Amino acid sequence: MIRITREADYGILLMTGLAQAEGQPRSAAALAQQRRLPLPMVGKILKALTRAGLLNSQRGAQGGYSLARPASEISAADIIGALEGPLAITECSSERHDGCARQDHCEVSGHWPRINQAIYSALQGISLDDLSQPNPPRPLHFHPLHPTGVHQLDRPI
Amino acid sequence: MIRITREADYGILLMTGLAQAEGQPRSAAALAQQRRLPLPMVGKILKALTRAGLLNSQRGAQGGYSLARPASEISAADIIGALEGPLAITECSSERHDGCARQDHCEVSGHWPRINQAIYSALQGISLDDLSQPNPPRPLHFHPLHPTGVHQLDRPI
DNA sequence: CGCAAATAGAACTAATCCAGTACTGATTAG
DNA sequence: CTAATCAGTACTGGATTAGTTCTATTTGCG
Repeated sequence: MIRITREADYGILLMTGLAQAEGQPRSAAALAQQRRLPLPMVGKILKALTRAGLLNSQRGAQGGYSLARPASEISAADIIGALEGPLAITECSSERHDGCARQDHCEVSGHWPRINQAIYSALQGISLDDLSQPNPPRPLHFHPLHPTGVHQLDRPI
Repeated sequence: MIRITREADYGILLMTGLAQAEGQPRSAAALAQQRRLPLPMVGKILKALTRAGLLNSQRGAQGGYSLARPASEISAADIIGALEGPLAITECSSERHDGCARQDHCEVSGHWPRINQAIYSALQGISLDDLSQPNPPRPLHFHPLHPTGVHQLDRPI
C-alpha cells in the first residue's frame, strides 16, 4: 500500500477537530481527549503544524491552537506535506538527482515526478472543510476495482 | 512524504524494462543488469508480479518473464498494488473497522477512503505505456507549490 | 538422459525508521 | 508569582524494510 505515517493520520484528526471549533483556540490536552490520542504525540504534531503555518498558537494559560486560515483553504496536501515533508514518493524523485548512481540506466527520472504530481493534485483537491463533514457518502472499505484480475490481498502491507 | 517501498520503485523500473522488450521474455538476470539492481531482489519482485497476474513466467533454459497484457492496459496502480497490497493509506481505512478503538470519536471513517480513492484514481490514470516513454516533459524536482507559506523541508522524510 | 539455465518459494538477518515518551525551557493569563 | 500552556530536543523499543541465502522445481538442449 501507499503509506503515510500515523502522524499525518492524527494530524488530519486534529485538524478536523480544530475546524469544528471555528476560531476558538483549543488546548492540546482538549484535542487529545476529544480524539482519544496520546497527549505527548498530539503536542508534537500540533507544534509541527504550527511551524508549518497551518495553525496559530497562543501560549500561556487559556492558550491553545486555532486554524491559521479557513478550513476551506487548507488542503489534505497541506496537512500531509506539513507533517511528512514535501510530497514525494521515492528518494530518487525527491533528492538531488545528481547523486543517483542509477541515473543513466533507470530512465525513471521522468515518471516518479509524474506520479507525484498526480497524487499531489488529488490531495490538493480535498479541503479540510470536506474532511470535516461528519458523514460523507462512504464506500467504507475501499477496494480498488482491479480491472484485470490482479490478485487481491486481504490485508494491508 | 507519501511513501512507497523500494520494491514498488524497482517494480516500476522492471516493468518498463519489460515493456520495452515487447513480448520477448527476459530473464531476471538480464533485467537486473539492465537496471543495475541487485539480482536477488529482482527475482523476488518479478515473482510477486507474476503471482499478481501482471507477468507471465517461463521456466527453464531460455525462460524469463514477459508482460501478461499490453503496457497500455497496465496501470501504476496495478503495479504498486501488486507489490504492496491493496491501496490503502492507514490501518484505519484498510482494516476491519470493527476493531478500531477510536471509531466513535474519530469520525474519520469517512475521509481516508475518500483520500484513498483520489490517490487510486490518480495512479490508475497512469499506464505503463506512459511510464515507458523515455523523456516526458519533466518537472524534475517536483515541489508542491505550497500556496500558503508552508515550510518547505529540503529533505524527504 | 542428464546437465545447465531458469523460475518458485520460504526463511533469515541487519539496518532503518516510526511511534511514543521524557525532560527542560519559554511564555502568558490571572 | 504561579499555574497553565506551548516549544524544542533527545531517547528508546518495536516494527518494517531491504536484501540475502538456500532449496526445490521446471524445462530446453546437446
